Amino acid sequence: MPKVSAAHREARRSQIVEAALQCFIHKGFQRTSMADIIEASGLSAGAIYLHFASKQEIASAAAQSVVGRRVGDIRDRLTQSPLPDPGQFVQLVMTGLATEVHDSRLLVQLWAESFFDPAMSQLVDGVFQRLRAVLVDYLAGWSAAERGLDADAARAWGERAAPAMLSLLQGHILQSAILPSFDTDAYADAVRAVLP
Amino acid sequence: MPKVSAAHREARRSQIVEAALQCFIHKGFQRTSMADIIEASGLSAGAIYLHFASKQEIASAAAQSVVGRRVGDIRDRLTQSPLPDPGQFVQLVMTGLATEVHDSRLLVQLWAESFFDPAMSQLVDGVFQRLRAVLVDYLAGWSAAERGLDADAARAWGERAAPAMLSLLQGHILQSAILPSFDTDAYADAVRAVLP
DNA sequence: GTCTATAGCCGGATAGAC
DNA sequence: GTCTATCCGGCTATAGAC
Repeated sequence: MPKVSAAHREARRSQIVEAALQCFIHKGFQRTSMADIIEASGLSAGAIYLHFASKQEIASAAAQSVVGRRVGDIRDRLTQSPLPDPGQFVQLVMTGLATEVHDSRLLVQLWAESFFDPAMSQLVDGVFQRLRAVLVDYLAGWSAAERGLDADAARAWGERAAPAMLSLLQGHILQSAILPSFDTDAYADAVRAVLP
Repeated sequence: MPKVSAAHREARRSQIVEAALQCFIHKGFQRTSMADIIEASGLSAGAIYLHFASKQEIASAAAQSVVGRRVGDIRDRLTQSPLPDPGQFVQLVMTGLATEVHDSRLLVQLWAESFFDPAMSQLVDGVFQRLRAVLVDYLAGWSAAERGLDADAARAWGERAAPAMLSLLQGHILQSAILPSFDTDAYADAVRAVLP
């Protein structure tokens, strides 16, 4: 059993991952070289390969740290009543999932990577599954409270509308990443315009 | 003035672009090497560099051919009355913009590339601008016809809701690219559930 | 455990024969 | 105009000193 190792190893790993994330933000996943990560981390090549077997493993760990960071928080925030309206809901989830523009850009890159990297693909699928479940619950609860549907009808409507609601979240990610003039409040308002 | 060149040159260029697109679909933008494009095109390295100055230029031309292919069609389809409902609208635009799953995957890659490649960025911005204008027009026309709003109110609502409608299109692209079980009709139904 | 130096490879782009 | 052969640079990962 190692002495300081357990905690120190983890600290070192996250130091590397954090440095990698900075590089990925500024240069993109593929364009980032190991030399970039080495320089940003302040460590040496040998030290890094002691903790990660390959660049791809670093990228995978970095991706997990982005999506896994606060994915548990989302559900917690939604157990509070009264339920937020859909506009607030989007802002709430986005605050928990991708506060910064940088995070949004990383997520879009992650989507693209997932087509060709099985590890990334698995990660993305998992998030989509969990997110979808949360959306159905929220939509069912909201439509029951707001529109007075009975439980079955509310759930059915939630299932039906979930893909569209998912898009409203994904669109927020994409638009905030791409459009320089993106405005969170205006976006929440747009959501309210379609889901009144 | 060249004799056969004008037409033949263009044919050769599109032959290269088409080969590149196949590679990008199967391996991704970055992972595709010039050797891949050379092999897929059936030409040689020298022949290709006679038509394109760099790999990036090929990628740029390929991206343009994906988004520019039928972008003009969209507007035409929307001048027909009666206006489709939002569910049909999404299907209509998607049919014009990205019929195949492959096209969707290329678009997602394009979004990610646009963060780091100015040429791609310009292309994406342009599409978003044009698309947004089309959306405002459609939403204004639809809400006027369906909900009996006067022209000013309809336009105001269209402007307000446009970002959300844009998300419904972007979400279609993303989900069809990522989710193996994606169902276009179910998606159109989800759109109708939120925009009745 | 950590660094430096480097092996080995593969990438994009070009030169020159035909 | 087109192909073959090749250059050079940068990449990832490792070997070996400390």
